[in-house]
Amino acid sequence: MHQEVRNRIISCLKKFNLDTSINVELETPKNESFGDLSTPLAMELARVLKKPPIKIAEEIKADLEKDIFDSIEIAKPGFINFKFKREFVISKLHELLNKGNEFFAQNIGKGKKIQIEFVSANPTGPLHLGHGRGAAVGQALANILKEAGFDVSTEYYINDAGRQVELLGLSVYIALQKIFGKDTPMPDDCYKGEYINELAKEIYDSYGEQLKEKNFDEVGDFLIDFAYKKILAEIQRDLEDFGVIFDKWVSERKLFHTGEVQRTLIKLKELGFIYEKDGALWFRSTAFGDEKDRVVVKSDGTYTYFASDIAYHKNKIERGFNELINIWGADHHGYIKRVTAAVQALGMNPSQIKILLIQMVNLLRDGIPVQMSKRAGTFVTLRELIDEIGADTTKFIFLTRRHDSHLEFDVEIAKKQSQENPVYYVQYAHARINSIFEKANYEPKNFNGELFNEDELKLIKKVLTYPMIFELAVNLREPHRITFYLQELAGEFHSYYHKFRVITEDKDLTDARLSLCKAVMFVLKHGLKMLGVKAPDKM
RNA sequence: GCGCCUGUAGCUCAGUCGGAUAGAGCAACUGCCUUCUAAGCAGUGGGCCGGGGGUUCGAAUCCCUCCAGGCGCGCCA
Repeated sequence: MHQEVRNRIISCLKKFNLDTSINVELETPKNESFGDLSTPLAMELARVLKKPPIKIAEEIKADLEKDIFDSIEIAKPGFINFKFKREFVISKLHELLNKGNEFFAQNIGKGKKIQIEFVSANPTGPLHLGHGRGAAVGQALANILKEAGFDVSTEYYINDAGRQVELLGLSVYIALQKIFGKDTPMPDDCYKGEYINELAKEIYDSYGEQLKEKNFDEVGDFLIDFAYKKILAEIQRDLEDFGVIFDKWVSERKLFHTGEVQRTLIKLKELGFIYEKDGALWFRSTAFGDEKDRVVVKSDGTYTYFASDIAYHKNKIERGFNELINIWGADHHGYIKRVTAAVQALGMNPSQIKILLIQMVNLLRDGIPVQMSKRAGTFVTLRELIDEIGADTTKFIFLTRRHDSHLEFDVEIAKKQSQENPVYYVQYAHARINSIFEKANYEPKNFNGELFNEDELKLIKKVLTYPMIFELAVNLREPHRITFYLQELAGEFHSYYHKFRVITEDKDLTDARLSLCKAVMFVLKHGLKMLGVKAPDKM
């Protein structure tokens, strides 16, 4: 619906000789008496054209093709307000019903290749609710971008090399010693969760005495491998049960084994971005605005995490993505500059990499904040949320916030209030419509749009704004906008449902109303699918 | 100390790259189930948009400053 308006505006904008293709912003006015759609364009152009906004608005209006409009009005500071003809709205409803999902997919992406990397938690412990938030956002983003015609690839980068997995192995080793009766104190930086003891127990049960009396140098690699692979398998299962599927899992180890890390550093050196100082190798990230240069190879000859991270990004770039999206926890924000610097050093335009920070989740239990620590083993796992709250509810809650906004998550309330959770409100609307169709026991082939009353036209228009919301979510990379829209749509439907009966004695009226319900159902189903949430037929 | 994020109704949060009279959910209160699902609907109350400056036709939104909270500032990951 908004596209038709936008096209008409653009086509009569030529006479103003605007060099760049400007963004024609459209919005649904807060006050519905202002019309169905509105644009502040004339006010935005006022400065450039050095003309009063009202005058510009009038000029635009004069040239505008008015076929689909009932009225075009110019309001106070310079808004142009559009009101659609009834026939046009009805015709769009027909279009939606005929096209189904195609109606929403507007091919904004045009096949552009986007890679989204998210979660990427170290395989040193179970996923916690913070990872869950990243997973929900990443998956939803992948869904909407894919639907919008982008060629999307999702990836999980596995930090299976280096210090952290080594510490994991050591933690298991010490726990194993405890089983053998040798009580060695667990160093501070070791992992202390109960899962470490479970891993040790498991190893003991399978390999038992073979490992007795061995020191860490002898069995370390074995323990590391055993532990991280086991944990990674659990992570994969948790994500799967959460409804998050990755196209690709990339191993950091492999980047070392194939020599990609080494080659990356050589290439950067050739480009003049690597130098030696104090026995270490440094990447010149200050060349791209970082506060200081960063070490890639320490003076003891080992690589920093950053070194393999650059190699991973080089690998991404070489695979020909037009855009890279990294979804990180906000605690990694200090990393942004050096990574974008590395990507630029490797020849990518900085606008091609976007790093979305997922703000911290503050965990509460009955209103009391709980400190989470993976090392100390005090955290709420994603598994716990899936089992006790449910994947759909959890995802929906995560997606009712902007990714950049702090999220307060009270586990007890989420469990208790599950009846009052907004996700049910939206799903319920879908289930309700489905039950109407079960009662009616048929789907109308056609309908007479003349039969719709004012409430129905309003609901139809709400349904038809979905593509605009969808487009916005896609362009801004903000899936939460769909969540909010769905709540609004569900609200308008529930209200309509109580005011009018869909199935009546009048066959024509019933057909029209069923058609409207069908359209609402289409949109609810589509939106929920984008969020990765089920649209149940019954509740 | 420096950097990033946040501050909007009692609580949790939206607010369309600066737009019209600032919204929703929860909580509170009042009504509504003989009729397609009451996980619902209708209604009521609730706000110096953290404070103060500035930019302009116009600011919750942009800039400066201050206050408060969170998170980062290693040859850790």
